[in-house]
Amino acid sequence: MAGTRLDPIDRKILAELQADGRMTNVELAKRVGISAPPCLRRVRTLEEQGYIKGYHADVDARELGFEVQVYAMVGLASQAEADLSAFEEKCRHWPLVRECHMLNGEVDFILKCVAPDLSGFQKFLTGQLLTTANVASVKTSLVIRGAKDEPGVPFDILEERLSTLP
Amino acid sequence: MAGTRLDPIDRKILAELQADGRMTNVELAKRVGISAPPCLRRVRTLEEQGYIKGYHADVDARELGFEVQVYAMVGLASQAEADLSAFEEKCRHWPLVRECHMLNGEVDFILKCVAPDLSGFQKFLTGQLLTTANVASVKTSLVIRGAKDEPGVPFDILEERLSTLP
DNA sequence: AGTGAAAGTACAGCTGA
DNA sequence: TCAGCTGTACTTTCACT
Repeated sequence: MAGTRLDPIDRKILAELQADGRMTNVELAKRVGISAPPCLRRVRTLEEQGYIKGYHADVDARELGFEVQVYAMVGLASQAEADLSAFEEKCRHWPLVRECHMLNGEVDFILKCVAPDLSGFQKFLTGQLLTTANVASVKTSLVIRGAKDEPGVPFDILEERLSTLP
Repeated sequence: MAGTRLDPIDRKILAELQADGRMTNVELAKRVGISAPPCLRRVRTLEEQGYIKGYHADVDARELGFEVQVYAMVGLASQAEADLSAFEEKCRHWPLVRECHMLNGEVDFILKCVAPDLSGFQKFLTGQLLTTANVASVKTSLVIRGAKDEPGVPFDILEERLSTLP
């Protein structure tokens, strides 16, 4: 898995599909410089090996009525593994929580939440998050405006690194 | 644009393409209950109107050698609009910064960064971010582990809301 | 290379204001 | 009536063996 290193063509495929996940296979093949059939085999292999975890349309949250984005920093009373896992499981079941990451430092978790409006978020905050067992502190920050939101990884950095240490 | 409301089929299309952005049009048409040609026309319209902003393959950052994810909370010395914009523009040019959002509250911006390793991030932190004009404070938190990372919005919540207030 | 399926186009019928 | 959306039929392009 981790031993199966990728060649430059595989990395190009990943970079192209990260930029446009709905590109046809022939277009992709043209861009990476091989013919279509082997290109398709490579894509399937990358999917099976987990380098590609899925494909998603990027929908406009605001246009769909989710006007509010909030980051919530959560501190727990107990950081025992069972308690951490229990909180993570809660987050997986809350639809308004789109991301949940465990952090080092002062807070234990950062949550990225969306909501239709402020009152919708407040309802979630006071009715769900703050009433959850073991939640000791929650600090929320509203997103005033988004300046950059690029999914995935910077492939140019990856290529730079690989060219310096082969 | 905002006036052009979506019907239930459009919302179903968005939900399906958010879940699987590489689904074929005929499969999509089958799932939303119409035939392929009008389905394709709807997809094109949704793209043109900006409801769909793009399609992206979800690549595994760790497998590709980006072992480190970091949230950086940035405070600026001046919050004048020109200074805020200048900082946002910087972020757009830094490949390691994948997301940049302006927040209310104590900090001005939250940055989601990826890096190949800790030293790679430290190099960015000390060499780029901390030396940027107007940056007053930076607090970083390493992502220990990810518990949830769902792109987009929860369509089930959207349908709930629309069914209660038509 | 070749087959079967999907994407995309043109046109005609249906439905609701 | 007319606008808008739908489905059928057809051509081109693509996926897959």
